[in-house]
Amino acid sequence: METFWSQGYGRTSIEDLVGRTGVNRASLYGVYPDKRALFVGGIRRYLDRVVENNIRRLLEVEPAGESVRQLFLKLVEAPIEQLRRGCLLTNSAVEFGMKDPEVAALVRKAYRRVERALSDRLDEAQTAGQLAEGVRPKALARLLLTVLQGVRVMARVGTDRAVMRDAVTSALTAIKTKQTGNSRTNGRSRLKSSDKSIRTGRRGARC
Amino acid sequence: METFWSQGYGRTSIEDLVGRTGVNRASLYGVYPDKRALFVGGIRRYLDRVVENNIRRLLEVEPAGESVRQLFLKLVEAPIEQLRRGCLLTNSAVEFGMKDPEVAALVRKAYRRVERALSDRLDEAQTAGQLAEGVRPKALARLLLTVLQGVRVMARVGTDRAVMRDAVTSALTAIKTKQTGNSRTNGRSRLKSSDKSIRTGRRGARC
DNA sequence: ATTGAATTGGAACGTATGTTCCAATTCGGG
DNA sequence: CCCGAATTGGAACATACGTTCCAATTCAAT
Repeated sequence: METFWSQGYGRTSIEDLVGRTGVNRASLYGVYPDKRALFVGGIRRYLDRVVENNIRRLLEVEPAGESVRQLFLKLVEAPIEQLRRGCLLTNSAVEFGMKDPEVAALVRKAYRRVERALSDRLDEAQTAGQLAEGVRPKALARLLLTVLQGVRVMARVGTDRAVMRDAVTSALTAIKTKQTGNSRTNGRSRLKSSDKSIRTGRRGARC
Repeated sequence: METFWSQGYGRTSIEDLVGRTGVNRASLYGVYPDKRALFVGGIRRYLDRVVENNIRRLLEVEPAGESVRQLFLKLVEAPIEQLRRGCLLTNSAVEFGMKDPEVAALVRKAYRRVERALSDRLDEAQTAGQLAEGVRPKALARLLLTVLQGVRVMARVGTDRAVMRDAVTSALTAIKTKQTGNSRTNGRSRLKSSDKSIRTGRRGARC
């Protein structure tokens, strides 16, 4: 998972995997029939570990609106190495497209999972009056899912953080903040020195 | 450009380029020193043709708000083959990351160009009263740029159109429609049978 | 300690691919 | 028509890589 995540499928050789895992070639081939199976295994692991871990984090924070907001704000404030690495799902989606139906299906499944998790929390937020009027939670969840992919792509080529910050805060405008009633505080400098949780060493949000 | 666009750099062999262009290997190497230079040439061509073409289209439509809106609505209604192909810049951003600084710089340059074009039109829209209150045109432009990348990624693995449609219409809520004052028409079925221009055979929006 | 199974290091094979070289051929202007 | 230049087809080379095979070694349970 780690190696495919960092280098992609095409740029990862069996030798790379042998070096990273410390397991011999023959032994690898004893468990997985070929390189592709290894890769699919890596994606599966990514779903179970990374994606589920982030969804867990999404469920921890209260209130619901804040949990969604913080997940995305932390995403763009993650350390550069992490941002450059991108998301294994995003990278795989682009690298394989529909050439590998199984990989494509796994990626779509992950998308549905994330959309659903976001949508559920946004439902909560709506009933708690934390969403702007006329906002459909599902539609907003889909916007956020899309923004997540977009940030992942742009971060990979070293796009300035300010760009992604603006994108994310724009996408979040429909979620009311605790303090302000979400009037015309357009998020430019809200997190300049406040919100210390962003500065902690904990891992930023991933796919 | 076409071949790299469809297959990516890694999956494109010199022989593929010979076949597609009808130019002999030796002749190709007579003009470009190596495969990478060919690829950079392809990206340059993409910038000049595809990107500039879409920006031109963005400037044609009036009023400004509608031009932005239509560009993105047409994007998600493009034929599947086009959506699956994705955008050469998005694909390259993911495939190369920062491993090739020149490619990364070209992609970032394209991002700035698109952001600027969108931002300028949204400025117009704002002075014409077509934007919701408190919206910063630049921040919205950056959101739309990010959504563009995100849609490109998701479309590649065959994500349902409805998902991307919701994402785009959510991102566009800050732009008021001509007819309605952008009240609670949350865009679910606005383009079911209206807006015939979407149904025309003209090429949908690209990067 | 013994033994059967698992793991290892390395050779080997086939293939794909980027790149170079070259002789033969084609092309276009004088 | 001629001739220099450009283009072509193909051979050739080096390399990287996925995959298989095998003998030697290590491991773990009896």
